[in-house]
Amino acid sequence: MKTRPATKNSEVLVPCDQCFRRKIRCDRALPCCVRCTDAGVGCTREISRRQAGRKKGRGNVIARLRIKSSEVEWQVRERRRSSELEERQTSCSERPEPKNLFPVGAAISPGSDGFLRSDTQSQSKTDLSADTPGASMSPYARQGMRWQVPEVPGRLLSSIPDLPRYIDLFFAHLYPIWPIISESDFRETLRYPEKLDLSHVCLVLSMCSLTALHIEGSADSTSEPRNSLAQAFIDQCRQLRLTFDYIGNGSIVTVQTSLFLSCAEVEFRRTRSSWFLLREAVMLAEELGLYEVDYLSPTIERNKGLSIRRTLYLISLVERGLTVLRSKPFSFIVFAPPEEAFEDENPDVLYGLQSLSRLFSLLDKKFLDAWVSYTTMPTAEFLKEKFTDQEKLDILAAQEKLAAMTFDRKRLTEVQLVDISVTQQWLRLVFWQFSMRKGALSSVDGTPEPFRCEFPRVIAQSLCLGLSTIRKEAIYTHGIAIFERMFEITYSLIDSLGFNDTTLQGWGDLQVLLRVLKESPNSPVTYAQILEAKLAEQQGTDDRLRSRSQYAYPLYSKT
DNA sequence: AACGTGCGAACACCAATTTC
DNA sequence: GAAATTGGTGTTCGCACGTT
Repeated sequence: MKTRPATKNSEVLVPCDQCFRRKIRCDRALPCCVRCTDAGVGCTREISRRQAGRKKGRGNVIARLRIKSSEVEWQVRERRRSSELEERQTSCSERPEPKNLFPVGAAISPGSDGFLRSDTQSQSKTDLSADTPGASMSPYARQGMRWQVPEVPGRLLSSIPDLPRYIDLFFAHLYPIWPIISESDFRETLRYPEKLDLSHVCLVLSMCSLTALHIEGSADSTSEPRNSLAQAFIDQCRQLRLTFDYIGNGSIVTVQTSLFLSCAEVEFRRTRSSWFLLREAVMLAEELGLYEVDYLSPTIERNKGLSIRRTLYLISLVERGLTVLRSKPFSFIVFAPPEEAFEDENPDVLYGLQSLSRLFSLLDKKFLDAWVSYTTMPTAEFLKEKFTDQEKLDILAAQEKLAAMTFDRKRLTEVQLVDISVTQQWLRLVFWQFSMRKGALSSVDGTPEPFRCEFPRVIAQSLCLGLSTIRKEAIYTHGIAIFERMFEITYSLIDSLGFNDTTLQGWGDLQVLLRVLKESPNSPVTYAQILEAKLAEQQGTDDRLRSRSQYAYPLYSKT
């Protein structure tokens, strides 16, 4: 994007950044304008203004309006569809009903069982427009969209069954992975329901869905790990979003909601939804100017600034992870890893976050660019691109860095340790896969280990070693991302077992990984099935393999 | 190619509204 | 009631395209 310098020349000063942001007249005094002097803040001119004038491509506005209008249509259609579906389901009694945590969009009153039931008289669109005229009405409402009765956030929250337990579980187990909300601030906010808005309710619902998804036994005990309760939380959140101007009232809370929803959608393997929600979080953060948080930091509370920084940093981690796993394009907003802790936070949480950022720093722009072109380009084309010596050195350096990277296990929670151990080994696999596609693998003596065909055996061994001292509950408290990474490592391990294996180590590791993938409730059943089918196929062609695979390796002891 | 014109994008900041 | 926020308006800039 074209920008112009903050100061055109020494005579004609632009308004200072503070006045610019506040949209107020700036007297442009140097070195500090009157308003900044009064407010006691630094008077800067660092924000680069965008070039005024027409941008390339005509008709952007009308194009956006068309998209928006089709979105609105889609929303109306979806809502009609879901209400029809609901009707059908209620009329079909033998089918298990999805849990309705509370009926969004209807006047509500407490039910006897702790859930809420809807009043029969829900207000119509005309009632609504009469009730909420004027400036506060959203553009959708002005366009005649069917907006629903504004909910009372506090009442909605109190209607979520078992809410305090979910919040406790979130902060006890998931917070070390998503330390983006100050626990004390969050709890303080919930203490004043009258000050809450619907964005907060959405955030809480998205947190609940993640908790339900990740923590074994947090929901009713069912054999289905992708439990319906998590889905119900997502549904309610999505429905609630439709009842108000979710984006228009956006804040860091909204960005966090979209991020959590995106992560929850990943668990259901709804790739498109999860990617869309992640982009929503990125775009909204940009629109809200959150990327200027460092510049804003003197004027906003420390915790809020930290929450923003961490949220943005986590978005960039998730994005990089998805770029590699799903070959999605990336916007690559890189933030410096957060260096501060929330006041009430265990300092080890920060250490965990920094450890993760040490790992992800290897997925730099250069590598991701190459990776995306590697996955989108046909293999033959890709191989034509020479693997230059410099690239080889870069990959080797990254592999050496990864192999040598150690973490203070005492300072990490077990949940974090799983995250970091699996990610570390998975990154080694990613760089190895990249080398493979570049045709750089070899089994010739003297080939550096990371360029050897059997390298996945080394990776699997390190992974098993890393996990061997961790209780399995800590492994189970993870989402699909971890299992997908383990799956990939195991998949490559099976491949590599065919290459002059002289020890039983690889087979033992395979048994361990297979068992973890099979037994973890959050690991999709298909992972184990695919691996077993692959194994069977490979054994079918090789008797030598068949005899070895029967060897049970008791490294992963049940605790 | 030079010129004229229309129009979209970004800007500055007024003024109304909201918050404290 | 002061300060902060924000919806809204007028201005400026310069690209794109039609005309000469």
